[in-house]
Amino acid sequence: MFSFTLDATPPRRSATCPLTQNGYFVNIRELARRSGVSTATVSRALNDRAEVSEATRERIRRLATELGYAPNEPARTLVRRRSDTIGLVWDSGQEAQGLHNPFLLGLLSAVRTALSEADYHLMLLTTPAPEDPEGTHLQAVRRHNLEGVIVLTTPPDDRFLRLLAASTVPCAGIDTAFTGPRTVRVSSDNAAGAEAAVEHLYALGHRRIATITGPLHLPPAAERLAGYRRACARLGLGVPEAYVAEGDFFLASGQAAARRLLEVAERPTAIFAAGDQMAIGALHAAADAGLAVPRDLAVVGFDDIDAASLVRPALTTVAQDQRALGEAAVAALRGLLDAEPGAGAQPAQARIVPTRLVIRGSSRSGA
Amino acid sequence: MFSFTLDATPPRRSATCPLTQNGYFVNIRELARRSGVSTATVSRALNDRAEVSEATRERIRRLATELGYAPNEPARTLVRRRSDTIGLVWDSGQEAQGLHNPFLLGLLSAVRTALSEADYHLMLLTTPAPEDPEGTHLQAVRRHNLEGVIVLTTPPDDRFLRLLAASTVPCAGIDTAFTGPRTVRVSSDNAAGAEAAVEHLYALGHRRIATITGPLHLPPAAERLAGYRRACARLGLGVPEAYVAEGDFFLASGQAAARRLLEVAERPTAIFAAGDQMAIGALHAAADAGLAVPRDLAVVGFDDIDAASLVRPALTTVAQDQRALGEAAVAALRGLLDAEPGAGAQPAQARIVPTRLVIRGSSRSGA
DNA sequence: CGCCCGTTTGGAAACGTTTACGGCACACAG
DNA sequence: CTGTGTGCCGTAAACGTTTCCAAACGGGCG
Repeated sequence: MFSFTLDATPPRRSATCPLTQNGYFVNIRELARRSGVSTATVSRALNDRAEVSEATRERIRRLATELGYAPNEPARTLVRRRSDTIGLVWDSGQEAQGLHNPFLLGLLSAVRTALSEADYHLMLLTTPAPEDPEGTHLQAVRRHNLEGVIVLTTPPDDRFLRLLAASTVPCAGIDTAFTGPRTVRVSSDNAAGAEAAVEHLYALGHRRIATITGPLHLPPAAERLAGYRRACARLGLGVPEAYVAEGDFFLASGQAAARRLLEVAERPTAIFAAGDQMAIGALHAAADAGLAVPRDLAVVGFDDIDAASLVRPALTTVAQDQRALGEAAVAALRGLLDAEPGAGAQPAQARIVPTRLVIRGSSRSGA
Repeated sequence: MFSFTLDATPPRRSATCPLTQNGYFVNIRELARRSGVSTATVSRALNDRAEVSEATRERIRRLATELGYAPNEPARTLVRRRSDTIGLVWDSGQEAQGLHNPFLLGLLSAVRTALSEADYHLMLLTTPAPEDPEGTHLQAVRRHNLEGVIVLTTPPDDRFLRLLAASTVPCAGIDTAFTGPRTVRVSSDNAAGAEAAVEHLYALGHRRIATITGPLHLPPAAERLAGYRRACARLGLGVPEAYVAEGDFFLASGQAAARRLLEVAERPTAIFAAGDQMAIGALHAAADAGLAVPRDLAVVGFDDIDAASLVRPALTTVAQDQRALGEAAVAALRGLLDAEPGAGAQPAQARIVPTRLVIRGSSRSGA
């Protein structure tokens, strides 16, 4: 029973390992030596396998926390062939910065906490430079044994991403329009959000409601326009073509579009803009035209960026639930991971999370 | 010479490995088999070691790219005892959200690209829940063999972080007030930025310049106030105590502080606010008081958040260079990594990156 | 008393890489 | 012709885990 072979073979490079608890290196072998069992048993104890007696399990665990043992993940990954790690990609394209910035960080936080609650680790993938070889993302996935990738709000024409989506790597995208054998798309209910905005304006008495859209080749922009149209139709509001102005999600385009809308013969009394920056632009246009908001013109935006609550009057807007989006993406990805590839060829339907209307001064003065 | 042992031992689980290029698994052994050399040579060729002939190196590399070989990082990490990976921590505290949100994402991007240019990988560490055991970050560092950690804008009282900083793990913090044996702090030149703001107002003819500070226990807030005072002293401007109002970096506090400042007998003609949200609050206060900006009152902020360019008049502000901050943090961390621990006990002086004054409509109408 | 079974344990082989060490072939000087 | 160096390469041992397989042990049952 007493098979103490203390210091039989001193480990080779222990002294140089930078990260030790008390100066000496503690791995599973050290734990085994100290507690007089084999490494197999230690591994079983720490991994909560059933085939260990309660007594030894407890003993080993106490020793492990006492010595500050931390399992070596690379070694585990190597032998288990799974890393419990997922990759994260987000667009670094400059063009979308102004648009998505504040939104992204909320998503990032949400994804991070949701993943860590599911005991996954998170690796940030670097967006490849344009001259990088194709498949950079795929390479990263293979190098690190990543089990899946979460993609945040990336333009649909990213060739690196298309390659990734086309592979068998499980991907969950938030506000991302890719499609592939093992991908899921998660997004806000853009249409319903737009409908809610229109209904809100209708309830306030508005009957001439115009809209400023985003670039219509982007799915969110198209969906918000569709929601606007559907609500108008349902409420019996006519939508003359002059009431639909296209913007690019940025402030200047919103201001210009609003200026045009305000010159229409049947001047609209309310504007629903598909993005907050454009809505703020509409506020400026109203001021330029000498119109008081919300008395002469009501404005509703979309996204609830930081600035929405800082401008004056504060902007009524359709808020996306970043936390829910992040959690939905993680849940969707886990679903993809659990489903064995090739098994059920379920089309991995898109997940839609609801939005929330935040009512502020730009639509009604009472609030 | 012809020691072909083709298919001597078929690899055990190749078929089940999910991430293969063409259906079969390609590792360094496969490359060796196909090119008729040993794994040692393959490794040397791929790692650009000198002891390989140019011919075989080229042959092996071509084969590698042709087969889509990706090195197994966990295995490399295991044997090399270094992961080329650094960890990233940022504050998840809700209270700072409104303040740092837009800023953080820029930092994140900058850090990510700077790290990937230096061939490091990035792992997101999850902020531990309050009930988590101490040392969670340290555990993560040891588990993943992380070589260092970058910390973004975290309140000084985070106990998890204090533990990390106290360890021998190299840490670089941006806008973070920790100190430890192997830590560097990187931050903007808050004092100089404040001075530049005051000088700008002085150059426009203002002589009665007040300030709204942040919470003075936070280093950035204190430094900005110090810069304001220094510039005023240098320019011969008196600073009556009533000209200094403390806020909390949020809009409401700025609005309230500005209201107080505008009631002072010698009413200031310009206000320097240590944060953009507070500056926007000052704009609102001016509007409430019937003062036109910038004619009756000039306002300068700090940070250049998104909203600064969206409000009306647009806000003149001191922009922090997020990219430079990120790069400086990475450079500082690399310095820490290169310096052997225990060698030169250099105190790892703080790195300061310059700010940039962005002049917009809130300080002068011409622009 | 012998056998079988269930529980707990240990030995050892993997996982994919890097690298210390030694060996072979060749060139060149003595 | 021998010795010495140099350039290139192969063998094998690590790195810290997990897990397959077998073994030890004790107990119940025929």
